[in-house]
Amino acid sequence: MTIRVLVADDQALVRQGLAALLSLEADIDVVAEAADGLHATQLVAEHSIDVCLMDVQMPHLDGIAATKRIAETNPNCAVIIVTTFGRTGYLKQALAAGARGFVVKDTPAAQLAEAIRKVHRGLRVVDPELAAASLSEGTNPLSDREKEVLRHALTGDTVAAIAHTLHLTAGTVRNHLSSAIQKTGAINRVQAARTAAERGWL
Amino acid sequence: MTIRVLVADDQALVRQGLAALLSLEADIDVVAEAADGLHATQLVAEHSIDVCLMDVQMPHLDGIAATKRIAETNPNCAVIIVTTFGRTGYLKQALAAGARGFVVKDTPAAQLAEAIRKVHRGLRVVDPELAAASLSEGTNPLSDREKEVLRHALTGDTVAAIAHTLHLTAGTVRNHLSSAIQKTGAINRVQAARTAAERGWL
DNA sequence: AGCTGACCATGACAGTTGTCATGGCGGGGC
DNA sequence: GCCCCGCCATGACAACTGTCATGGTCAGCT
Repeated sequence: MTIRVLVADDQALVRQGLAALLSLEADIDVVAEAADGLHATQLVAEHSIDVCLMDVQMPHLDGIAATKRIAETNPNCAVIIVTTFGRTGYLKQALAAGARGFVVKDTPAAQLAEAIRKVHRGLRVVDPELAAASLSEGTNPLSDREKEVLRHALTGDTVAAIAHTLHLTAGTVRNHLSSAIQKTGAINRVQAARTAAERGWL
Repeated sequence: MTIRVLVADDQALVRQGLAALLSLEADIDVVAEAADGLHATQLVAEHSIDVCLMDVQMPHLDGIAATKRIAETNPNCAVIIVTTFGRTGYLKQALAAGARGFVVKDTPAAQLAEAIRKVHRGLRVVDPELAAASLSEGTNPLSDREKEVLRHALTGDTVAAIAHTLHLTAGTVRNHLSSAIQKTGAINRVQAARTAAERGWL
């Protein structure tokens, strides 16, 4: 009775490295690999996967979206998000999408194997540091429009450009930006967009 | 006669994954691991390393600086930069620092092993796609000061704040920013900082 | 010595941005 | 029904930003 695992990561070296690492564990069997989220969702169904290790940043379908799809179609498969950055925003989105585990790539291999066993037993595994940071941040105070204008602000667009693409008046965009700046405690649209992005508010 | 390899990467899973992957090769022996650049430079000297796999983003001493130090003190050790992003700027800096190879984490494991063997034989190994992209981008047109102010602009600091931390006048900072905006072909400090960062000009 | 280029600075100007007061519109909750 | 909130809009104001002209210092090069 080995645990059937799928590794999904767009970087070949990381993907194969994780697979090689897990193959050292007697009770874990890496039966498939995927380089993008879409492929991962297919392989989960085909290979009756028990646990899926999922990177966040992937082409075609990102890890969060892929997790949501798997949670809907294959609830028997537990998804563990394995990500580079300890973004609390990713954590919230991942759990909302139905992920059963969340670890950063900085954790030692032994802990990853243990996490796989735990989620397979039905437990949840979340990096404790990240969980604490997530709690201290509170919930997203931004309205939909504010998120939208902040996303554009992130790319360095001017007010006029944002207003044009969103079919709004320049003044309205400025108002949304202003309130977003207040809510994030920033002094700039740039800093507002940065902190909002860090906290996963976008 | 096996090749003695050191793996330096701050993310434990990636580091151990690479080690596990390379241990499958008969002629390659991973004899040490480092979580930061400083430790890597020490281990290279202690373990008479043949080839060092080096990540770019690391605490204490980044991969580029560590490469430079190793190239000076242990010229017998070949350094291969293994990085996530195909930033052409990193490539140039790495080669200037004395790296003998440059591969992205998207390359398959077999190619990585082959790259290790090649640099051990004295050859250079550079991702061909990246080399081409690097040539098409041209050289960094930014002066030192312009890079500096752009780095601060990236975080959303105001002109006054940048001027204060750099012990300059606000007008001077504006001038540097303005010329940086011209050189990058942007319309904003934000867009200028973004494109400069993408091309590895910072 | 003369030239060039990076660097620093000042002052002036137009344009953009952040803030505020004010108001209209629509949906949800008490 | 009334109130609150998100959304959209306008106008005005102060502050900030990007550009330009000008001029100074200093190092390197011919």
